[in-house]
Amino acid sequence: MNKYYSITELTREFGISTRTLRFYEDEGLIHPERRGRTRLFRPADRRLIQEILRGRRIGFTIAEIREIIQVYKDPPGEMGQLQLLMSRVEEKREELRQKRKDIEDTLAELDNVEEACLTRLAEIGVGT
Amino acid sequence: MNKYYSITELTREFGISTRTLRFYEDEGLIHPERRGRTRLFRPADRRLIQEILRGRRIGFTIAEIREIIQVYKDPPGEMGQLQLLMSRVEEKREELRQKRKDIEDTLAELDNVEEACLTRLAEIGVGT
DNA sequence: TTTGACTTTTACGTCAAGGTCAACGATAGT
DNA sequence: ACTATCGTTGACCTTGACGTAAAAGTCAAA
Repeated sequence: MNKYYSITELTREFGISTRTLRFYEDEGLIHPERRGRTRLFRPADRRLIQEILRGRRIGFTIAEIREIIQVYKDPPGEMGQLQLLMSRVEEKREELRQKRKDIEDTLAELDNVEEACLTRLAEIGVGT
Repeated sequence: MNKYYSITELTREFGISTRTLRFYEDEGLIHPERRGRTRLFRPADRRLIQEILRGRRIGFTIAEIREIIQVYKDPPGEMGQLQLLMSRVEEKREELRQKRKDIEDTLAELDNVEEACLTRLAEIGVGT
């Protein structure tokens, strides 16, 4: 079987444009197969796209995403490279932890905003 | 007392450029005082800048940040507006929850990468 | 066979968020 | 008086991440 997805199938599933997927291919993030000129996406491509979009949502640039994909595709064998990678990973983690905290603080604030809205609505509702 | 901060003082504290702060003023996010032409930032401005940067870190656009500031400065009094605001708030929360999940998944993955690195380093270390 | 839906490449356009550069004013130290 | 440091405005430049339009190929249904 090994099903293939068409490009529009994926754009619909993920709510992105064909331009975006072609752009990701140009940028070397994905490498769908071809039948003639048309792209054929396999489940593995689809999963990779999901991860790319996740990276995008948390604010990674294309370059960062490409770097991450690279590491998965061929992890460094040399010691210096490994240590470099680990320190880069630690940086990223610190960045993500900060972001998570920012999000939690903001979520808490939004709770307050909502509550203030409800209070205000109640006041208005009583008045009318 | 009511201390004033100079522009460079703040750029150093927050690791941003003067251009960025002037840009934020142009965009109507902040309104520092003036003595002649030079900007004087008060503690309240400083705190606002912190919140702007937090918004930036979690991927809010300038327009979104401006909108949020607006709501704080003058919350809507009319009922329709309040309901609109609440639904917008709910949207944002959903977005942030998704982002938080993305971050947590990615943090977990980075844990794996780190572990793989350590394992590999141990293998190499033993060999030498 | 014509319509419609899908696909392709190439290429220029756009938008946000600043960067960079020029030209200048105020103030303080030597 | 000269230099450094810090401030200003204004204008154009850059970068990332696509959008959009042109021109054309493929394939199935009516």
